[in-house]
Amino acid sequence: EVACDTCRVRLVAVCAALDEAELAELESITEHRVLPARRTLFQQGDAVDSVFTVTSGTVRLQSELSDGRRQVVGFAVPGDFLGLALADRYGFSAETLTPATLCRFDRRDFVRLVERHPALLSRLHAVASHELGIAQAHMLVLGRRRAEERVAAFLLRWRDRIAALQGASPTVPLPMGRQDIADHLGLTIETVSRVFARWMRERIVLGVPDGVRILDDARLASLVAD
Amino acid sequence: EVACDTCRVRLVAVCAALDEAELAELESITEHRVLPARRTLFQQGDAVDSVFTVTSGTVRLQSELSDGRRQVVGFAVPGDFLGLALADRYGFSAETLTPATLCRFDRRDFVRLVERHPALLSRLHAVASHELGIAQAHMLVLGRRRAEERVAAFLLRWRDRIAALQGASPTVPLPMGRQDIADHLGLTIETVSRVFARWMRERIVLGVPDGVRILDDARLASLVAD
DNA sequence: CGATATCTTGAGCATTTTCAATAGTAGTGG
DNA sequence: CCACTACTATTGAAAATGCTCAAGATATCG
Repeated sequence: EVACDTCRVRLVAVCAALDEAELAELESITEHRVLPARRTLFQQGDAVDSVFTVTSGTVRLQSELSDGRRQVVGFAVPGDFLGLALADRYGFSAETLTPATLCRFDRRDFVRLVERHPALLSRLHAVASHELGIAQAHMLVLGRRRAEERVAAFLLRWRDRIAALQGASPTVPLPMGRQDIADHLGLTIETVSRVFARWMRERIVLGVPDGVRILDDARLASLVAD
Repeated sequence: EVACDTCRVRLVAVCAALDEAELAELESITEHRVLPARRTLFQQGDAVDSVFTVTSGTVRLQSELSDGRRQVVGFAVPGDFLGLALADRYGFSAETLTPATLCRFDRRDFVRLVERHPALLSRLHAVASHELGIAQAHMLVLGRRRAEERVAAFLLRWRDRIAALQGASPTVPLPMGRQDIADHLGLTIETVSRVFARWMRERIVLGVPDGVRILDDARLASLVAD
C-alpha cells in the first residue's frame, strides 16, 4: 500500500510526540484517499465532518463571493492539514489542482484522539499558529504590495515550500493556473501574465512546461525585501 | 484593585475550564499593567517574552515594510490575546491606541501553565483557529473588495465587536484614526476619508466625535453581502 | 485533428493613488 | 482665554497602476 506508507510518514512527522501504540490508534481511524485533479474535498460553509492531511499533490483553498469574485487563501501541499481549526463549518472550499492523495479522519474520532493526547493538540496549535502568521504576512502582500512584488513574493515562497519537499532547485513547478495565482494575489489573470512575460523578456525567469526556472534570484528577492 | 478585578473576569472567560486552584495559579503569574495611549507593547521581530490579554482600551497590531508601508493586521479589544502563537518572535508590532489595561504573563510561566493544563491549550487553540478564520476572511476583503465595500466590511465588523463588549448601539466609537483604517484596508487615508464623506452626504452615517452613528444599516450591509 | 481551455498581448478606461492646498482639532503656553 | 503649533482630516485635480474588453495564440484533450 503505497498511499498508506506515504501517509504514515506524514503522520509520524505531524505527530512526532506519539508513541507506537498511539500511532497505531491514529492509523486505525485513518482513511486513505486517492483523488484525481479538480475534485472538490469540501465547500465553504459545509459542516465539518472530516479532517485531512495532504500526502501528495496540491490542493487549492478558496473563499468566494456570490458575484464570482474569488480569493485563494492558500495552496496545501504534502504535510499540510485541512480543517485543523476544529470549527463547526469550513471557512473555505478545497479542490485538488493535481491528482492527490489524502488521509481523511472522521472529525469525531480525531477530536476524541486530540482530547486524549495533549502532545497532538500542542502540535496542532503550533501548526494553526504558524498558519496564522502566514495569513498575516499575506495580508501585507495583499494590502500594501504592488503587482510585481506580489508575484515575486508568491513565487519565492512557493519555491521555498517546494524546496522543503523536493530539495532546492531553481526550476519551480507551478501546478496552479494563472487565474489561481491571480486570485491568490488579488490581481487579474492579465496582470499576472504580463508580470511573467516581462520577467521572461528580462531573463529573470525562464518559462518551462508547467512552471518556471528562476534565473535571477537576487532580482526577485529585491522585489520582496522589507 | 479595579484592574485586577477586570482582569480576573477576563481570565475566567478565557480559561473557563480551569478550577479555582488553577485560576489562583494563573493569577499568581499575572502582572497587571495600565498604559497610556500610543505606547508600544512589543515590536515585530522581538523575542517573545510576554503574553498579553487586553482588559480595557484598544490596541493596534501592525507589520511594516522598511519603506514605511504599513499593514494593520488587526485591532485588539478587551478579551483579546496577544502572543498566543507561542512563537519565538512576534509577527507584528502592538501599540495602544487609547489608554489601556493589560494582563502580562511571562512567556515561560505561561507555557509551563499551558503544558500542565490541556483545557487551557484547547481554549488557546480555539482562539487561534478563530483568528485564522478572521485573517482568511480579511484576505478576501483585501484581495477582492472595492474601496467602499472594504470600509463597510470594517465598520460593520467593528460595530459588532463593540456590541459584544458594550451592547448593541448604532453609535460606533472609532478609537483608531483614518490612517489606521486605511492601513487596515489596504487603502489611502484620502480614499477612506472620501468614502465616509460620501456616506455622510447620503445620510448613511452621521459623524459624531471620535466615531460615527450608523443611520442606514441595510445600505452598509448590502455593500458586504456575499 | 478539431474543440475547448487557458494564456498572452494590446488598447482604452476606471478606480484609486498621488500631490497639493485647506480646514479642522487638540494640546501648550503666554 | 486665546493665539500658536502640530497633527489629523478633508477636498480637489492630475496621474498611474491595474482592470476591462477584445482579439489572437498556445496548449490540452477527446
